Amino acid sequence: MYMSPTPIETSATLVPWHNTAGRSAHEQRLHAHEALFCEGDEAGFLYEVVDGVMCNYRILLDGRRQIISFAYPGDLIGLGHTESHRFSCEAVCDARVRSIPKAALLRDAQGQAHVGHRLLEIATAELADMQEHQLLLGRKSAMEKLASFLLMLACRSKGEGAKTARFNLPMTRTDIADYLGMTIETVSRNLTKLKVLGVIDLPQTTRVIICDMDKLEELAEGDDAAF
Amino acid sequence: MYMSPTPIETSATLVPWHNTAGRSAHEQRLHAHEALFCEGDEAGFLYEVVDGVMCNYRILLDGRRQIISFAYPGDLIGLGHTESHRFSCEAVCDARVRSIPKAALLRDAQGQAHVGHRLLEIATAELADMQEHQLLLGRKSAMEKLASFLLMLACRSKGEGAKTARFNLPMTRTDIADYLGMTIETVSRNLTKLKVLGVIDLPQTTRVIICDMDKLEELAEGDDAAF
DNA sequence: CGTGAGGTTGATCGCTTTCAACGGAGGTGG
DNA sequence: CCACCTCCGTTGAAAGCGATCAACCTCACG
Repeated sequence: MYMSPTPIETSATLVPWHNTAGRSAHEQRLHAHEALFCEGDEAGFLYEVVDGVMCNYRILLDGRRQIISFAYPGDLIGLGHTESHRFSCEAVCDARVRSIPKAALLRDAQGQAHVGHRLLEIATAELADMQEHQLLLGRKSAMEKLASFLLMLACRSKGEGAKTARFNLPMTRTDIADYLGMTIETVSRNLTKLKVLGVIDLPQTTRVIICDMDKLEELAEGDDAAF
Repeated sequence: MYMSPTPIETSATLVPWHNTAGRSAHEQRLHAHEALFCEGDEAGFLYEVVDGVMCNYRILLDGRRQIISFAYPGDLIGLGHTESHRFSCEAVCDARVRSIPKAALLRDAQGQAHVGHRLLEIATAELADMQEHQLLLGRKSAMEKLASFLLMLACRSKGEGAKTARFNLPMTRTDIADYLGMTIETVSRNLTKLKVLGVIDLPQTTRVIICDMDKLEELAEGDDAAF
């Protein structure tokens, strides 16, 4: 059974069209690994993650998969689409999403400047994340990738409560591997290595405790004096 | 000496704020390898490439570099920035850019809906390109990366004149390597391999002729029956 | 003609992948 | 209740692809 991940941030104020009129944004439940939409599907809606974690990915003919991004509660999925979706999207664990009619949203964006502005803001934030991800995919070693990934998750879960960095990994090793552009075996080996080094602890396979944040940051940036 | 690349597409209608009032967008000339701005610089302007090719990149502490994207005439640089630039930008070859005050543009976006809409359109197109690029970086082999890259350039230079795919490579092997997440040696070896296979011809190091487009497409998608 | 930057090619190394076996957790059915 | 099965994760051994190190080439330019 997949654990429902702790909500990372409240989405209360993030998406301004929540309250717009009585346009009842329809909510949808997905089980772990269930698809929300596939590459090529007609793209009539955008989606806001309400609970759980989703992932956007692209696949090659032979099945190789690259996860573009994980979407946490409050995140918006589907921007950047034309009439058809340019990537696939599925639930990493049990999740809930709210669907938003695209046409209506774009109409709002034309009429209400702040909605358009907010959309642009979201799109550019996504661009920034993807730039970081490209640097990771193209130029970092396996250990650097993994350390960067853990830091990202730790950062996302800030404010989860205690200041000590503890968080769940809602995604499988396969998901992590497909996000970082490596294999599950390499993910597993390097997690073990981090554990042996005392940088992290893994009480369960889905639970991470960061013991030495400084060292993890060094490892993420390639200060290879670390090991 | 770097050859000035043939303009890929006219920018006449692409960017709507050309003509907005007498706000004289300042034009700027850059020599090959000259920086337009660096990561961390204050971001007061966006830039439209007028001529030549620019590249956006990020670097790690130890100098490893990942080129995020190449910007051709008509392309807009600098979206997705907050107060400071999140990446560096420099000229691949001699180039001309037009700087656009960011504050004014955003003001326009608030006032004129079509400007905001166009900006969002540009941002989402960029997102789509980056998704493709991530798939390439994370999951493709060296040969697949290179074949995909050549196809992209061929596609960009469509309408350059003849329908035969011939185009210049304004960027050095180092630039190509840093865009594809590999080394210059591997780029060079695989270009040679493509030449030997009769898929492409390289009359000069900066000039590419695609001889067998079908095979190149197979190679780009990993139909590895090809070699 | 000398020089230096960019490009190619060869030889070797090593990190990551691949192939394979094993272990644990959860679910199901006898 | 336990045997069994499947999925997921870990670990080991071997292979391979791309990186690294190094030499050489080409060409533009002073």
